[in-house]
Amino acid sequence: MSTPERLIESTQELLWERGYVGTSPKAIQQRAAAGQGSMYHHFKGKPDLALAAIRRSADERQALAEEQFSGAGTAVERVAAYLRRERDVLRGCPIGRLTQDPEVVADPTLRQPVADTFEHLTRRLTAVLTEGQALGQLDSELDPADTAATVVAVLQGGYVLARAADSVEPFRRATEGAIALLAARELR
Amino acid sequence: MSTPERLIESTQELLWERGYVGTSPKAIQQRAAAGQGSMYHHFKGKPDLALAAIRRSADERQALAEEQFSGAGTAVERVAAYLRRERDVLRGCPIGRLTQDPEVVADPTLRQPVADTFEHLTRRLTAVLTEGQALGQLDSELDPADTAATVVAVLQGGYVLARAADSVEPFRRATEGAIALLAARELR
DNA sequence: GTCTATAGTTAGATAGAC
DNA sequence: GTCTATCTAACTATAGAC
Repeated sequence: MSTPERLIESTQELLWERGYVGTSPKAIQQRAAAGQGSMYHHFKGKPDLALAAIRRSADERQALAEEQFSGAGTAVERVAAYLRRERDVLRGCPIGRLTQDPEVVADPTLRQPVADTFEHLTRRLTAVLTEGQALGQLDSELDPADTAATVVAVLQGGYVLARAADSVEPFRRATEGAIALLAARELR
Repeated sequence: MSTPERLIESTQELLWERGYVGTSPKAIQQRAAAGQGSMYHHFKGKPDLALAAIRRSADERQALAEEQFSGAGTAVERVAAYLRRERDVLRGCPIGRLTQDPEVVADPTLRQPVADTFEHLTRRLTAVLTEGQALGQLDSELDPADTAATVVAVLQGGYVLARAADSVEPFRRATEGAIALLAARELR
C-alpha cells in the first residue's frame, strides 16, 4: 500500500480509538511506518490528514449501512437487520465518536462529513419506513422521520451504554427494545 | 468557595467540554484561578482530580433524573417528562461524553461512576415502566428492562445526532419518536 | 496552603540534506 | 519522496521557598 494510503488508514484507526484531540502526528507516523517528512510531504498537517481520514470513514459507514437498507424483507425486518448487524460494539462508532471531539465540532470542515453521515442514515431509514407504510406493512400513524431519528439514536446511544458498562448487554437491550416497539406497529 | 471546590468544578466543566484527554492541569488551574502548587497540594494529580470531578458529575446527574422519575403522572408521562426535560442539548451529556475517552474507559476507577450512572438510570426507568404495567397503564407484553435501555440510549444518541448536526432538531425528533412508540403501548 | 523555579516529555511543525 | 535535525510551545509533575 502507498504511504498516503497507510497514513489515512492509520489516522482512521487512531481517530476511532482516541479521537482527534487524543491523536498525535507522531502516533500516526509510527502506526503507518512513515517518517515525519513523509507525512508532511503528503499532507499539510494534522487537520488536513484528519479530514481525509474522516471523509473516508464517513463514506465507508454510509456504504455499510446501505447493505441493510436495500436488502430484502419488510420495513421492520430491514430496520431490525440494521440494528442487529454484526458490530464491534465496544469499539463504538467511528463517526459518532467524533461528535464528542471539541476540535471536530468547532471546525465546520471536519464536522461536515459527520453531519452528512447521520443525515444520510436518517434519510434512508425514513424512506424504508415510508415505503413500509405505503405497502401497508406499517401503521400509517407513525411519523417516519421521527422514528428514523429514534432508530439512529438508539444505535449511537447503545454504543455509549455498552462502553460505560464495558459490556455489549446494554446495547443488545436498547436495540431489542426498539425493535419490539417498532414491531408492535406492524400491520398484519 | 474553597480552592479544592473551585478546582473540582472547573474540572467538571472542562471534562464536559473537552474530555479527559483534552483537559490539561494548566487549563484547570486557570479556570479555577489556582496556582500549580495549590492544585498539587490538594490533589495527587490529574487522575485524582478527575476522579473527584467525575464522581461529582455522576451524583448530580442521578439526582437530576430522579426529579422526573419520582414525579406525578403515568409511567409514559414520567418517561416523556424525562426525555423532554430542559437540556442544553448541544453541550451533550457530561457523563455520556466520558465513554468516548480512551483514558477513562481504560481506567476502571474512572469508568466506575460512569457505569454506575447509566446502571442507575436504567434501573429507575425499569421500575417506572414495571409500575405502569402493574397499574394497568401499560401493555404487559413490553419488556421493561429492554425498553428502559432504549429510552436511555435514545437520549444519549440524541445528543450525538444534535452535535453532529449542530442543531437540536434531530434530538427532538429522536425523543419524540421514542415517546410516540411508547405511547402506542398505553392501555386505556 | 500557595508561589515560583525547574525539568523531562510530547505536540506539531519547518528546514534542508539526500 | 523520505530522512534527520531543529524549534517553540504545551503537558504533567516535583522541589523547595515563603
